[in-house]
Formats: sequence, structure tokens, C-alpha cells
Amino acid sequence: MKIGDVAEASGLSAKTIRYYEDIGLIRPLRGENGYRDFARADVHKLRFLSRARSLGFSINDCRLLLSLYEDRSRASADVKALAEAHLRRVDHKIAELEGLRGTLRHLVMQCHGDERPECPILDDLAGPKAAHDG
Amino acid sequence: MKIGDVAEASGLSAKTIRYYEDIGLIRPLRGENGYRDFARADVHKLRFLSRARSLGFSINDCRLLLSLYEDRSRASADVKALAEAHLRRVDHKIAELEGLRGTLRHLVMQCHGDERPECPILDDLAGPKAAHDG
DNA sequence: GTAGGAATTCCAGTGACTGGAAGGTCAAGG
DNA sequence: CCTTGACCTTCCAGTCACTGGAATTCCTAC
Repeated sequence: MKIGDVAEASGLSAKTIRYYEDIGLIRPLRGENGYRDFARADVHKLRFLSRARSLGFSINDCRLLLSLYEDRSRASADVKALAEAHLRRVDHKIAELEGLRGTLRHLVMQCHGDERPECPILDDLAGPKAAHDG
Repeated sequence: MKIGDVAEASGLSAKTIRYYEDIGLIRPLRGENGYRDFARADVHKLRFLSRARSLGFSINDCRLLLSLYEDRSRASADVKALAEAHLRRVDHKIAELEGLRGTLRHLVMQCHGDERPECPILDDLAGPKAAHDG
């Protein structure tokens, strides 16, 4: 199977697949013409990677997940721990963004948004200013 | 004012401040010894940048915000438009993360997380498998 | 034989820094 | 006068996960 077909089958771009080979996530065979020749297992791995990446796992997590996936004697606890750690990171990120969204919303609401220069958004960014000292 | 003091006053690292000069956000003077010599206006700008960055505005947005800030005849509508666009990006990102969090939570809950190898998380990542073909 | 599409490699760029090396400057202390 | 140590300087490399593009080769069809 050539890289274009694999790209279509996995949902990853050919560029990304070559990159994944570069960093050692997959090791496709090569044909006589130098073209990569992907086995079914490679395509399977790439679909696995595609899904894991879409869930926001880092490449490093993906590497670990793949090795756990291929380890028939793994403990599901190891996988769960990884997923939980990632979930906590996602929770944290969401909380951070929600905080920032609150501030942004507040600022946007306060700004009348017309042709005049007065702007509470810029005033906020500029920070507290002494009353007597413009 | 030297870079260390400015770093403390602005909440940015000295490295970051040098970087901001590199990309043209600020232009501090230089003393005879080659050290940067920050004016009050520079510190003010850096605090502005620090705050804008902490609200998630990109460096490019910051550049625009700064120029609007310094343009006495700006229209607040321009600032508001920028902030609203950013707010939409944040909303979008939160929605994306929330979707992915739902999936992760679901998977984590389904995984018993013990010493056995059976793992719904890995099964999900591996994708649909034909029933007769392991 | 020629056009095209798809494959190859390699280099550079993204965003916003961060780390580290190698060296210059300054104030204090012996 | 010399050293120590904190601070400053520049420059290069690395981060993360790709992505774009150039130059070249391969295969297929007409």
C-alpha cells in the first residue's frame, strides 16, 4: 500500500505519515523503487495514532499508548493512568480558558464599540492609572 | 531602568523582554555600556503586553492592540472587534476541549484499571474490529 | 516522447518563547 | 589590584507537531 492510499485510509496527511516514520512511530517497508510499502499493521497503527491525537494525546503519550497496545501483558491500570492524567490536563486547560473567557466577555460587554476612542478594553490592558497622572 | 527591574515590574522574564525587542514590540534605549535602558513608557507597554498575552491574545493581536492603544483617534469599535474575534476563538477552543473531555471521561470510566490487559480505552483507539478477525 | 500525478529527500518556517554557552560590566570586599 | 558574584550582552539551538516548498525521480497513460 502506498502512502497516498494510507493517508486516505488513516485520515492523516502523507506529510504527517512521513514525519511519524521520521520520529520512529512506524517502520514501513520499502519497495524496489524506494517507495514506502505499508502493511496492514502499519495502517492500523496509523489509525490508532490518528484517533489518539484527535483526543489530544501528545506524541509522547501516543508512543506509550502504542507500546501498551502492543504489549499483550499490559495492565489496563497503566493505560487508565495515562488517560486520567491527560483528562486532568484537559480539565485544567478548560478551566483556564473559561476564566479568560469570563474576563474577555466582561470587557467586550463594557466596550460600546463605536467610532469614539474611549475603550474600557484598552483601559483594562493598560492597567491601573493614577487619577491625577494621565 | 535595567532589564531585571523591568522584568520584575512587568511580570515578564528578561528573556521574553529581549524577545519582544527582537520582534519590534518595544525599542528601549541603550546606555554607554550597551545595557538596555528602559523608559517609563517601555515598562508601561510591557505591562500592557503582559496583560494582553495573559488574556490569550496572540503576539500579532498584541501588536495591533498596542498600535490602537497609541492611536489617540482610534475607534473603540476596532478594539472591540479584535476582542470579539478572540473571544470566539476561545469559545471554539473550549467547545473542542469539552467534546474531547467527554470522550475521555467516558473511556476512563469504562476502564476498570486493574492488572488485567483488557482495556476499553485501547480498544476504542484501535477502532472498530471485525468480529471474526482478531 | 511527453504530460501528469504521485512518490522521494531535504531544508525552512510556524508561535512564543526557553535554555545554555561565551563573554562583558559593575559594585563590594579583601 | 584582584576576585567574586550578580547582572548584562549576543547568538545558537531546542521546543511541539507538523506544514510548505523546492528539486528530483518514478510510474502510467496517451
